[in-house]
This record gives sequence, structure tokens and C-alpha cells, in this order.
Amino acid sequence: MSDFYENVFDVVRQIPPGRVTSYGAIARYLGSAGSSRMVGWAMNLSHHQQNYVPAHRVVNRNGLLTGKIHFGSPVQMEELLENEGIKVEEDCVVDFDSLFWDPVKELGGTFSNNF
DNA sequence: ACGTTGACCTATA
DNA sequence: GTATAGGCCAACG
Repeated sequence: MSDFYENVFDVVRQIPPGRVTSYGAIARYLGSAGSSRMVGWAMNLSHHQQNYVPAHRVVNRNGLLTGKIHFGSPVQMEELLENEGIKVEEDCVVDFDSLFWDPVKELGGTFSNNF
């Protein structure tokens, strides 16, 4: 497994429950900004990983559940998200801006404790 | 091996 | 504000 995918899975696993992030955010965190597509591909491989990867917490920039189709069922992603406490309507995450979890801002080297 | 596609994002018109 | 173009890198046909 390439380190890239491993990092992606590691970041996705560290996403707190009830929170969501975008492919671009992960790609930027890995330093491969612009290669957001690779993150999506990594998610595709996440199903083959023995370690469970909450790919349902990863959505696109618009908060749209574009990858729900790649789950067991098209509604599987919505079920999981609602199970986490995230409201989903029209395949879109409600309050996505508030639920957005940026790995660069959270895990990003500088542990900003100035909260 | 070449061409196309893909769970995307950013920029310009 | 929407629409179109470009970029990115890996997998599939």
C-alpha cells in the first residue's frame, strides 16, 4: 500500500463522529493539493481494507454525497451519516459548513490551542 | 502502450 | 450567478 493511501485512511479514521470533511481537504493535508481525485480513488480501495474506514464522513466540497453510489446501497451513506447525527437531505449534508472538519486545521502540525 | 474515465477542485469568462 | 476549461494521477479498456 502506498503511503498516500495509508495517510488518507489514517486521516479519515481520525475524523470525529458527527463531523465531515472533503476530498480536497485531505489531499491538501497530504500535501497533494489538487490531487483530490486520488483521495476518491483511495476511498474506493478503502472497502478492501481490513481496517474500517468511515468513507461516509467524506463528501465533496459542496457537501454532496457523490460517493454514496459506491457503497453497498445508495442509501447506505445517508444511513451512516444520520446514524452519526448528521442530517442529510437531497443527498446533501445539512449544516455542512458547521460540521466541516479540516484535517489541516485540526491535525495540521501546529496544535493551535488558542481556542 | 494509448486513450478514456473518475467518490474532485480551482480558475476564468 | 452559472458555464466551461484545465489540472491532477491512477486504474481500466
